[in-house]
Amino acid sequence: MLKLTKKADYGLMALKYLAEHPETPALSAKDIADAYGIPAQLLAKILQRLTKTGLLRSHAGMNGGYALSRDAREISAFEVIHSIDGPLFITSCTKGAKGCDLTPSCTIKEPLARVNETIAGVLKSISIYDLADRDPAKAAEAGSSIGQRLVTLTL
Amino acid sequence: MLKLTKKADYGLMALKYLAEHPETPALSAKDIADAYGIPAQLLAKILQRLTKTGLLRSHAGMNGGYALSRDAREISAFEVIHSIDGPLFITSCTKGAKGCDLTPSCTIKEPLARVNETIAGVLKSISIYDLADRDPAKAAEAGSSIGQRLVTLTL
DNA sequence: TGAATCTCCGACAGTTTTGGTCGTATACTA
DNA sequence: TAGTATACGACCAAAACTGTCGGAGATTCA
Repeated sequence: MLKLTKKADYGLMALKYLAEHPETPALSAKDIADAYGIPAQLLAKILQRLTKTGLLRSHAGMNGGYALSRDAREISAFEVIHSIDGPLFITSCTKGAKGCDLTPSCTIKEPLARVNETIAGVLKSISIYDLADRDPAKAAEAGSSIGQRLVTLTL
Repeated sequence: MLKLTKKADYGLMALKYLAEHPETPALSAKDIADAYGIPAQLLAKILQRLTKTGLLRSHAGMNGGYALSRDAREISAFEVIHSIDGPLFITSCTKGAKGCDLTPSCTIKEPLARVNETIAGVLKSISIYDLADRDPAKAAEAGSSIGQRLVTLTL
């Protein structure tokens, strides 16, 4: 459990793919879908949502497609997941107007909310650039890369 | 998304409740369910699973019920969630024998696996004791309490 | 102009996961 | 032996997730 949806996975994969091809002006949903063997129409819908939230820029017509709207370093995994799967709450009772229906019940939520923020923080600290396919040896040596990064968080 | 199930929530609530009543030898599923207004039979099933994984000790018969098998400080939120919801994978493709079906597709999984470990680490660092209802003022001053804890993790 | 390519968008069906119930068997106490 | 409580499996309903279909609008190129 506590896993993210396939849609979010696909979204991350697509953005990663775009980050790896900065030279091309735009890639169609089908191009990316074919590269990973995922359903093209489904990916299209995901990319559309990412466009609506401003992470991608779309261009209709021939030779159209999608491109990152910012540098890959400036797009966090958190933004992608949030765009696709919606707000990220670890507590199952989404704190609406009044919190839980059962008034005094969710005394757990308070501490878990901090966990939630921590996880969000971790996700925010990872950019699409970090996911992109640089070869592992290089990734290991690079200071800014994953694998060397130290996260310090107050819980 | 990325939220834990109600069952896991219920489980945490129940353990928290037990941690808050260390004087009583055992509490029945119904007692706890009533306290929080959650379905008794469902909670019973959850507690049974927690018993099977060794987090609780059960006692049938009159004045029976459930009790923590260890000190609340020794039970992590991670154990509870893992017992109820199963293995905790952020990647939607549960890495079975060969990983994804789409062979080269999940180059994302590798970095995300680290995120996964980080989250697990955070969850492991929180005990049922931390969730238990000590009054907020005290909790704020206590050194061992949540709110003051520093988590340092390599990503 | 018109054809081809591609994004855009809503609706909808199939499947899986969750949440919750029911019934019964079993264990323990008084 | 009556009453209370766990143990366990089958079952059902509701929700979420995944994926598909069909059509409308934009853009480019011939």
